[in-house]
Amino acid sequence: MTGSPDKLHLEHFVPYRLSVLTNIVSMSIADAYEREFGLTIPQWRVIAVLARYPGLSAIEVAERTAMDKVAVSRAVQGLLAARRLVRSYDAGDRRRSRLRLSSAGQSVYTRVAPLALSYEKKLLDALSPTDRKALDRLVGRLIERAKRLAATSSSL
Amino acid sequence: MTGSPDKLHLEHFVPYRLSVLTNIVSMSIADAYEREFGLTIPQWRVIAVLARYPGLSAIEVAERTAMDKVAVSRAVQGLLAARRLVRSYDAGDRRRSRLRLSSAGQSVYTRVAPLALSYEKKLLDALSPTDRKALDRLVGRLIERAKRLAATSSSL
DNA sequence: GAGGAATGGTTACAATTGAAACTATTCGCC
DNA sequence: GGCGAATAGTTTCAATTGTAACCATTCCTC
Repeated sequence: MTGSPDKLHLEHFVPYRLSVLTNIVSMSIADAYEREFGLTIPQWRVIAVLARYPGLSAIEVAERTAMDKVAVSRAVQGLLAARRLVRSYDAGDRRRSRLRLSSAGQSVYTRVAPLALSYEKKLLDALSPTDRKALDRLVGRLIERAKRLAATSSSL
Repeated sequence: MTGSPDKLHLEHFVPYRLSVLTNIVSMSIADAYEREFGLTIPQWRVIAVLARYPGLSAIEVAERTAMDKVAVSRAVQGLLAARRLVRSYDAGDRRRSRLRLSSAGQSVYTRVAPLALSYEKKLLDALSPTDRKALDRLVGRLIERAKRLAATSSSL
């Protein structure tokens, strides 16, 4: 058993454990991307999503990366400065930007993506194929549930 | 299936999903603790661990909460200012502090802990008992694995 | 027992992040 | 077609966090 059910032990508290796991993983990845490509994680997310969906606006990028629009704005600024992105504006609605990878940005993507997948693979090597599928399913359910709890008012 | 295996889709990338999940969960909890008790998450962690292990030093708290010593120092400062903690110094080694909850701190703990457990319960309601056990096991394995990858040099 | 390395903890400063206010453009509708 | 509300995105300022430098004390060892 994992511990007495009604007392709170930090080391068995699921939100704590998720936070610990995510911190280790994110820091490993962030270090590697920064070191190898001068990319922050927000920038990497923007690149990843634009590689797949070229021409998105900043807000659409935000929706697909779970970032807020300020974070996207800053990531985009950095990527524009590094000439890894090109920005135009929508003809019909000049508030909306249209973001695409420059060829330099494409090149970054084709080099980072395998690295990202390789890290994920190494991490998931700790699990059997069955467990990997289970993880995917469980995390999916928890995300849905956590969203609903956060939406349903006070979430206590 | 979850998507083509060799291409990178952010929405199926495990580190990304973990980050999304942890962010939602942490924000919900942080909001509730702040609103109800004026507690930050680091402060809450310090309280939780001292409730169980009274008399720890700051560094020992850091080890048990996965926080660095600066974060602990700041959380402790806040808790001392709120008179939720009392600090003495080790007789044999006057560098080491000995931290304990004050009675106000105890009282905060006895009120926060059920709230924390209730949130965890609501979250895990999304899963069957079998799935809950599986989650615990999978997260444990991934933490171990992520630690080893981070330790084994460049972690790419 | 004196000097240097190590440890516990805090402080100071820089970088990141978050929230709110702001600009520009478009939409709704009278 | 003009005016207020809404939307896209940026900027600003404050709060949080991370890193490094910094005391104080203790340990090691000569």
